[in-house]
Amino acid sequence: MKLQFYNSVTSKKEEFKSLSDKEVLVYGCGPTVYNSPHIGNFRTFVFYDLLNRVLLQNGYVVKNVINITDIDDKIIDRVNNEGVGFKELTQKYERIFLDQSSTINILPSTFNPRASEHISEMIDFIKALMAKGVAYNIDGNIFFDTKEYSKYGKFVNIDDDNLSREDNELGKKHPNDFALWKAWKDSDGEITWESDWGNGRPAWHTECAVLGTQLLGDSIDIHCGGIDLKFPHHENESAQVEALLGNKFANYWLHSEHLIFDSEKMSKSLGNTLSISDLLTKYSAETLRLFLLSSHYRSKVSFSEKKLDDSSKMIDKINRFVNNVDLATIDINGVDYSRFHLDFLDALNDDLNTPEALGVFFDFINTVNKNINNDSMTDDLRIQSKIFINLFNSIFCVINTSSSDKMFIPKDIQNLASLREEMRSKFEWNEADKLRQMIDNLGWLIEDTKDGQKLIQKK
RNA sequence: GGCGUCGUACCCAAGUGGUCUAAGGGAUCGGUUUGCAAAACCGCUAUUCGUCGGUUCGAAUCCGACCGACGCCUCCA
Repeated sequence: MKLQFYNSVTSKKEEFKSLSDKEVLVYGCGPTVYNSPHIGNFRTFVFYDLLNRVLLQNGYVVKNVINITDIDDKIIDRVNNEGVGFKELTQKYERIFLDQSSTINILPSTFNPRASEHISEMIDFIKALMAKGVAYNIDGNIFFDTKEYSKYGKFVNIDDDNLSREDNELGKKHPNDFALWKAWKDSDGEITWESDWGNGRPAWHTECAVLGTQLLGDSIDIHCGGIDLKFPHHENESAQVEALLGNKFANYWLHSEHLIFDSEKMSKSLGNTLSISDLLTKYSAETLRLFLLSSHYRSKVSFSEKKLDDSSKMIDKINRFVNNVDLATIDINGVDYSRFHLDFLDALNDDLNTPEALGVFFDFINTVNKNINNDSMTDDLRIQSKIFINLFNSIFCVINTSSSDKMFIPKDIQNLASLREEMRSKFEWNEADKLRQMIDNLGWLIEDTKDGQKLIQKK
């Protein structure tokens, strides 16, 4: 199946055609770095990573940006009210974001630009918009004039009569007009930059518009973000770029749905968040990642620990399978892709259908387990398995391959296990079972296989 | 108020006009296996897809109404 995505602009699945043959340009809105990202934020970031990996799987070279929003009201609040330094605060949370991204197996982006390091380009961009007559200055605030841009409203049906907007204190001409530059106020403190219109700072929509065009170009292939950014953020971002440059900014707009917590969207504003670091004390990064990938990116998902437990069990099942097929000695040359491989790739190419793809992988596990179970495992099937496991893991990244620490079995556990083995050989079942219970209490499971007992650390 | 998304088994979750008496995972129960377990395998668990109508030879899938959940219109992944 050809690669296709659901495009938020047309509300349809569309076949993906890249601007250039080889390279694909992708922009994803990144975190605002005033505190730690939560699992809901990471749903979107893992979605970016999924998109990235599926593009790579399709043979594209991906050039992508995930920006760091380090100029924002909440950052300014924290800096001015808590006596922390601007850089100190933003770089601390930027670091946490990048570290956690890596923990959860997100591939690094080509660029992670900070808004604060591209101010002069933003000023030039705004100047150009003013010169074009689509932006105006009211007391040092620069606004985009939505009435001067005929295509405003690509993502929503705009009905001016039904806007329930805030009071227009700043004097915008039209309700939908939005800020490109915000004039300095007392509460901004030291956080300010000089411009032709006096001191102030760029507004969020402009930050992304400029970072995207500066680093990737005037036209990009894919722009993505969480669904809450569709309007007004992405509307405003693309309005600026398209009004200025006269071309389509992004060909495909992809939006991921929210993670719901206690029947509300999980968000920093609502305060109902769960941080990655908290969840990692109880669940592995692989479990969190599989949880996020086990429903489709465009459907709402309610968070629950039950789901994480289910994901954890899936991971166990996958890992047992990987261990059981005994791949070490297999040479993977010259085998055709099986039906499973093709179905798996088709599912991913069909708008990143990870639940479907996961189903195909489990079907495959079942097929191979059947063969193992009745001793009809062939080299051919072993090779198929190795290829498919590699393929699966290149997208899902939930098989713990660097498990040297997992393979390590403490001496005391080993001793108890060999003692149990000895008791079993002497048919001392009661003693053997007692030892198994002891080992269990210490956090290890025993599986008796044809090749002797196997120790597995409990999660 | 306006705009939009969604409602599939005990739980989660694909499928969006015929191959659907609906994939896959978890859970339960029964079986094979095992010294007993565990794991693996087999079987059972939705003739039904929020409700009620309509279109169609045919609908979970299209249309309408209603009920329910959530999101956006203000910062937000």
